[in-house]
Amino acid sequence: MAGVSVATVSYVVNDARNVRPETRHRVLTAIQRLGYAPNAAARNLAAGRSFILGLIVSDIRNPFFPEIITGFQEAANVCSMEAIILNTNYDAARTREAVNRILGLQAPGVAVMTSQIDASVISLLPRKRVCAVYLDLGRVDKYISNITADYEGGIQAAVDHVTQFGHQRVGFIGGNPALTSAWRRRQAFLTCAEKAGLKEIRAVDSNFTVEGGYYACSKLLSGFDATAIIAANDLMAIGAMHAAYDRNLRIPADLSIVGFDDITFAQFAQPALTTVALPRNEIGRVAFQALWTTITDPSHAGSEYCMETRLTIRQSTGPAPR
Amino acid sequence: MAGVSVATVSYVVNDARNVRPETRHRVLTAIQRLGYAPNAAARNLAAGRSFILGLIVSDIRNPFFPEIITGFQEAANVCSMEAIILNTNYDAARTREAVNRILGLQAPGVAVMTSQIDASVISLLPRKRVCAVYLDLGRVDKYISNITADYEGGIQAAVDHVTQFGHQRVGFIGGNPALTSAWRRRQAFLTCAEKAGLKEIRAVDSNFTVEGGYYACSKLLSGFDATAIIAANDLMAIGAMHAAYDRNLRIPADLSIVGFDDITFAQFAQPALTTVALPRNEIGRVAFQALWTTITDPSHAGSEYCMETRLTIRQSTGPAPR
DNA sequence: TTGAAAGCGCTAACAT
DNA sequence: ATGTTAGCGCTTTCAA
Repeated sequence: MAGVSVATVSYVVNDARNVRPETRHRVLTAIQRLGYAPNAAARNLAAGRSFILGLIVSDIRNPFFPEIITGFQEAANVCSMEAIILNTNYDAARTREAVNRILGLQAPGVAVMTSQIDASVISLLPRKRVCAVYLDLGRVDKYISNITADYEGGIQAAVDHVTQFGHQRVGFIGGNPALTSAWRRRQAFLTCAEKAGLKEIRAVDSNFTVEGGYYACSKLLSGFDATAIIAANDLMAIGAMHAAYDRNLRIPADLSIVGFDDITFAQFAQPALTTVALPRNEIGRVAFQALWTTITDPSHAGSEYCMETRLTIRQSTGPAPR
Repeated sequence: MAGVSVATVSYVVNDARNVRPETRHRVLTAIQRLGYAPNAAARNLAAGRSFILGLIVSDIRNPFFPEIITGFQEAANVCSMEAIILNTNYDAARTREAVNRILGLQAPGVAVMTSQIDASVISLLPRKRVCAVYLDLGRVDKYISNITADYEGGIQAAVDHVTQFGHQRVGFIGGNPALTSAWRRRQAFLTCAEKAGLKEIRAVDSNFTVEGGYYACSKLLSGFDATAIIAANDLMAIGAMHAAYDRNLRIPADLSIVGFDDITFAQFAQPALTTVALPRNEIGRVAFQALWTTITDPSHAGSEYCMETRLTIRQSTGPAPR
């Protein structure tokens, strides 16, 4: 060995205390020579907290999430932290399990990017002194941060956009109105549409899935001759697109579709859709920052973050027919 | 507490020893009541191995991977293991970092689902007694398993499919031929096309991205009047679709596109594409199984697994024009 | 500036 | 069938 105590090695590795340069050097070379890699488990055990953060998502196969995950992981790695991803499959019971696993890992923090979570689980985390950051869950407290999005601005942009193209009969496909985020988008649409003085509007609520978008669009188009449709998320926009195809509507000649909130799909759905983008990798980064801030400074109370939205205009939005 | 020793709790949790049903029940309820979650760090430390497996992927935003990840995680969770996902961003240097982090976590195994890895890193893993499973890297050894896909079968199905629709001028968009998996697909295409007696074929190599598909398709269509195109992966198929749109070709009226190897895109790209599907969640499951087998039975040498492919026929494949 | 030593919460061998 | 107990490899307090 380097002829020093384990304690000294610990101090060198974590540079947590003044160590004589020469001693430090002896330790460092010994580490090199022996190919020593600190045992993460032992470190965690002794330190009482791990270097792993939890990242709970609804479904990694939903392209909404990989972007967030990427942003989160990249930010985490910069701070020598790991992220462990947990899928809930839109199931609150699985969210609970996920939280349990996170607790078991002694993770100092968790980002909860799903709405399917019980209040009891939300309150469990701070009790166990685990920092948490939520997406659109609207509460900020000790150990709890929240990220919200400027849905109103995004919807405004979407409405402005179709209005500019002369559309007057505009449909809106919303998500489950029980979710704050869906409700806010729906309300924003109604408000903006009124302000814009649109001739005719109709809103249908659905469930944020491709199938839901298909269904809602079909419903919307029967008896309502919309020339443009704004979907509250991208999956539903895709579904709406399929429904339009199946009714032999050309996009955008007969019907323009604006999908709210994705950027991932842009490249796939193109050229059929115009999108309002939430910068998702930013969400991931911000989520990590929120955790990092509260973890490193326990006196910190938790914060509210607001993400801007951004309209991605595509040539494919068409003028209103007729 | 439940009035039992810590050891008994351990035995119950791991059911590693016979425990009287009544005792077990007492322990279980106490666990419930206290919301006890085992400390992973302590377990790892005591057991000498961690319960975290590494899962290295090229890019989680590529829809190829989330499916694999899901399958892997679900299989892992059944065995009370966690999976930690590491993104390489198609960069061998980052793969090396990822492996290092895995080593630090004392992970007993790692699934490497990217081709961007140096030979030195591959050989490092078994030296550190970490099991590994690769995708299409073609070597099987102690601690090393390999998963390969029946590309030949898939390409055969794709060629048969377009042939059945009367297509005689068929283009092929391949990936980087330096990759075994891309090479095999390309070769299979050439072989099958010849066997099928197609009038005219042309193959262009590209790089497995949407942009690459766009580029390759454009190149393919200039001076070659293909009526069907087979793309070696889905991203390139999407790119090809865009290129076709931009040349005012209707799909499938003017050009049919068969995308090799995805199922995720089916729902998005529909109705434009026919796909040959690799069951990706199966890949994830198999990858976990491969690791689990070698981890739980160290005498086991590592195995070769072969995934079947499956053609997903969509009404959208059109007959050959003219 | 460094060392000694007491745990961290489990597992697994040994004892009962 | 269950309890006792010695570590696992670190961190961290306290002493030197």
